[in-house]
Amino acid sequence: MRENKYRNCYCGEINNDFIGKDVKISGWIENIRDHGGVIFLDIRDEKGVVQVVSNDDTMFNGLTRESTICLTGNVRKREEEDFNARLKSGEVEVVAKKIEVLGKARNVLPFEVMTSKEVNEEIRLKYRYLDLRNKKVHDNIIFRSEVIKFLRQEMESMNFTEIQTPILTASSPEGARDFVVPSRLFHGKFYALPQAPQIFKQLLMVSGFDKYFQVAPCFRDEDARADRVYGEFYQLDLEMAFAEEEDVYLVGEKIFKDVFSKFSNKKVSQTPFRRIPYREAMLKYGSDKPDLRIPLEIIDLSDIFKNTEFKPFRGVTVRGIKVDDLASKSNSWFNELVDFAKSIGMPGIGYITVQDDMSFKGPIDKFLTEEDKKLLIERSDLKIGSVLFFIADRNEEQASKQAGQIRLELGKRLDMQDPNVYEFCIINDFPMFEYDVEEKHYIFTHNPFSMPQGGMDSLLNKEPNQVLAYQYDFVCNGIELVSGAVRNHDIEIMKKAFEIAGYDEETLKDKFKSLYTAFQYGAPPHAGMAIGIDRMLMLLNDEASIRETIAFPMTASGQDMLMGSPTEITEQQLREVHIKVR
RNA sequence: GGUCCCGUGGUGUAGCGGUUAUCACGUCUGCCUGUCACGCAGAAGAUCGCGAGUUCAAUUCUCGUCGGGACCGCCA
Repeated sequence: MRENKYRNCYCGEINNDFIGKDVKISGWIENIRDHGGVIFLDIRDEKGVVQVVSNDDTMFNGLTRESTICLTGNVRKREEEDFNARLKSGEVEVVAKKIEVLGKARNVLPFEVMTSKEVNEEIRLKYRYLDLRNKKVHDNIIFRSEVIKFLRQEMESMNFTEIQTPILTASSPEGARDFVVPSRLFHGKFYALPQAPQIFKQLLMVSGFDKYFQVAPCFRDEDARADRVYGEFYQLDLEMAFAEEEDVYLVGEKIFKDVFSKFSNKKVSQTPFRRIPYREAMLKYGSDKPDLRIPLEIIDLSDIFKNTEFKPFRGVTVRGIKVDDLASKSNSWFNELVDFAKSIGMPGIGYITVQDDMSFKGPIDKFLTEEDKKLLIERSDLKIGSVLFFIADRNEEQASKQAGQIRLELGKRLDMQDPNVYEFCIINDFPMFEYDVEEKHYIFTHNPFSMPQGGMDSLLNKEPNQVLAYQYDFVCNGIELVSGAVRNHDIEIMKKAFEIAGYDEETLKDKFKSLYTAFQYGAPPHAGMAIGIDRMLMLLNDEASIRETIAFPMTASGQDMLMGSPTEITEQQLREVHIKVR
């Protein structure tokens, strides 16, 4: 490091090589231990902590913890019994000669830096700069920087070009709620912040850029979740010209395999990752983002109960989840699961346990014929000690989703989510359209820009709900990390797809003017995806909250505790953008 | 918009229809020459989120409200 008036080395890097030398260090006072006659300071900078010692207790009068200081002193070896193995600099200490306070901490600290992670998040965020001095919190942000640096290297190694797209852009009619920015120059008009660089990256493909990527900020005005921040988040956005689905899979697999192997010691799925069609995922796992660490699969039993005496199961969708060696669980264990089922809107959950003589026990048993039992044993591979849970609903989708929630809950309660494994899969073949009961017409299930499988033929000849899209998600341990698709670059197919979703050509032309026009001038087939960077970091860090990966996150309710945003603005500012607040 | 959970010194917490509101950390004062989340002795610091109701009495129970969080809706 260059010596300047503040320092000639880092605290955390002082070691045996420095013995006998004078050092000048700057940093924060992490702790003061005054023994009367001898006094110790722990000085911290980003590289670590070093102990300073002095026999002159007047020297440090009035010092407060977390003040910044500049200190000169001489490094000496500690007595061997005084080594501190927890510090990198723990075999030496700095004998203080001169100290200067650079920035005094005047107030009582709102919380202890070293234990800030235990503090209420609202207060941590209000004093985020103090929270970020905590090594664990700080390291997450450094880690983020390293991962993003590595991602850029990966993209470069695959010959992707990084291109910035606009932040002030146009509101998009599909998708999430936009953040809007009023225009001063155009009365009554608004910019919007991009939900994703989707249109621009497709236009880049039309422009002849072969492989594009961007570490892209994305803005969505939708409520937060534990794995979804409010407001703004970052994606590694990429797109490739003249590419097929499989080309994108290979890029995604390489990125995840490399990043997760480099930045974690956990076991990562072998490539190629398992590819699971959407319909299979919904049937087997009751989710389009299955946690494959849980070895349970959902089984369809609807046909067995088609004509059953048990009315709640008759003629509806019935799904089963079998768990072996569970019959010995206590009544209260099962009751808790029933309570969980009720909490997700199920009337309860039926189950049978398999006795030592292969007979069944449980409230539903008496409704089962011998034939039913035989079929259940075969279909679900029931053994002595197995328990078979039933999920039934008139609505197939509802039954699937509830079965998925029960599967996940069983996985949690039975400790099936191995914490040392990253289990990846690719969910593909999403349906292009779904019927909207309220709107009474088909709508795009996911992404209006995806290419329908089978192209125009499918759109013309299939029921819309039978049309699949070249659309895919990468999922890891039950968390969706990627969404992507082969895009629809054919204007005729696009017109037809939008027509099915209830848009006439004029609307398409109007709402997606840029793409509509650009595609008239020779568009390459293209495909791409976007990786949720914050989510990926959350998985790599084992953090339960996505906000731990971000330097200055908003609260879940969308406030910035540091800046106080959102704030009111002045009358003058409002006038300039032609806005009147009611 | 809905459901559930939480709100007690600066921080994290205990607690209960009647307490001098518990403990730890931090802060301040004093003592201490080898600690390292030092130790010891003492002190200050709380309108128990806010409002209303029930009650002789509410931090405690009820309702409302505000704030926070998790989940559902939403997130092409």
